Amino acid sequence: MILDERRHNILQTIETQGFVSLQSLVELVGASESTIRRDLEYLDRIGQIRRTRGGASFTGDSLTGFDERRGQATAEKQAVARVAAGLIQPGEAVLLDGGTTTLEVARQLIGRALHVVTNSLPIVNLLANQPEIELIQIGGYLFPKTGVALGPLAVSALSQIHVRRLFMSVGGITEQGLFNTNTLLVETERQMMLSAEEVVVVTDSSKLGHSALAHLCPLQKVHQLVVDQGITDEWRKTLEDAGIKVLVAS
Amino acid sequence: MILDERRHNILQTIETQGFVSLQSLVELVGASESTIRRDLEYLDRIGQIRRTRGGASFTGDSLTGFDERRGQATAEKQAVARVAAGLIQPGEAVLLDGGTTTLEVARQLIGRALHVVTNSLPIVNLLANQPEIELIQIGGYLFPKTGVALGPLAVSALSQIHVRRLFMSVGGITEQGLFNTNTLLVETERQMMLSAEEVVVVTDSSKLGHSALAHLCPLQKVHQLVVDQGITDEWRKTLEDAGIKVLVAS
DNA sequence: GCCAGTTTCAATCAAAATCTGTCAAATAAA
DNA sequence: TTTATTTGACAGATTTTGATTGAAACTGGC
Repeated sequence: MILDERRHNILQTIETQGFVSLQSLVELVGASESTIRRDLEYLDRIGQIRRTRGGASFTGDSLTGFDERRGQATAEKQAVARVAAGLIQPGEAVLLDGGTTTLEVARQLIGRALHVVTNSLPIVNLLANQPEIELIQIGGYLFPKTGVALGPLAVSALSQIHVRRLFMSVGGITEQGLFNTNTLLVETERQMMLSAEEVVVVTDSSKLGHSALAHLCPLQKVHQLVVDQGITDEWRKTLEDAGIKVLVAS
Repeated sequence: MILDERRHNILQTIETQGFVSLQSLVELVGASESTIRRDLEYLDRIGQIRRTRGGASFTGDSLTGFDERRGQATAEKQAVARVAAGLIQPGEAVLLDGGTTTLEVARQLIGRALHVVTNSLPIVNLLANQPEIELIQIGGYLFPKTGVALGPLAVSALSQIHVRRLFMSVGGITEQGLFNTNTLLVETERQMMLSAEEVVVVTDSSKLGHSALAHLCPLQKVHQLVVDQGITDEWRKTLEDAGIKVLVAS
């Protein structure tokens, strides 16, 4: 086994298992501890993995692609995604924002006859060869790391689109409304909201009560919100008072 | 075993196995280490594989399945791509059409500080995480199989773009001009030509003399054409008479 | 808390593997 | 034939590897 192959194997093992011990890697690839340590150090240095005592874990920051980030898709996110996807009627046109939760929603759409519009490169890659799905890609400045298209081109393209539902992710939710991490993103998402009849926010409950850099919109602009069981009764009441229909995924 | 055959075998082994050690290649093809090394060096130089210590690995950037057609990226296409990429000045903004040859051009751009605009999903995937490259994605209806964004949204987005050079692929070239296989594609490419100061067609010589379903434009609209050595003197004269600067890749 | 025992880590070094460059022999082309 | 290209072999430089060592971190009992 050559150097590259070994490192590739190690990386793949870590990506699929989430965590591996140094000892198990020694057995797996048949090299010495020193060599594996050096490989882990290298992979850590280039940001592919995070070293921990006794082994290494996945960082969720793959160099080559954005997709296949199944590891980050927790059971909660998948549950939320299933409920959200259940809202969609056959033949409907939906708009999907970028984000790990919306990526899970997209995964649930495979095999259904739908029109999907998205500015997310991972979602495009996921759905690109699905014959039942008609895929419209929103272009723009491609934001590194996350792989979403943003900026004037995206806004302009979105203004020419009309869909039944938007599935949107957020960076944080407070009584003041929705937040996200980046102003370009917020600008694009505002246009998304204008292009959809109904705005559905998909999120996990950890976002509730946290804000972020850029304010997106007040709560009243949201029609539905799908969230995992972790939501408190208080928050549920706050959201419902703002006119949001809250769906809890179980 | 003759040179070409040996290199072909090596390439095939690497493509199917992903990684291969120098030693195993020595056994496989029955040549000396030196010879295999030289072959690997050559295949690396033309971008078919990546040489690594102890052997070589496949240029592993196939994510979505479109670029399985990479097998079609012949030495001619690579040579053409290298010449085409050589035209680009540092910091320039270039527009890349979809296609296997333009994908090879994109591959040549890795590591250079450029603005790249494209409607091709394979190219976006290839360049998405290259830190030096600022990537603008053109959205639209995502054409299945080839992974290019077309249609009104693409045309509209392109109309807002201005670049120095367009690298365009074609389905066929005759005295009547350029052709492509699909009317949606041709419509989008016409707008691309309007958005660029200079139109560079990249093609292999087999396209000369063949037409296709949809007429794109007359020869006079093209400024430069990069083609492999297979071009005849006749064709060269025809193209130059139409005002095209012909570059032959060797 | 503290300590002893165990595991893991970083640093170092010599051996092994691999690479580069060169050169002459073998082969193909002119 | 002569010339150019390809091939295999070899020497010296470079990189990688595995073993070893002492230091650091963790564990469980007190």
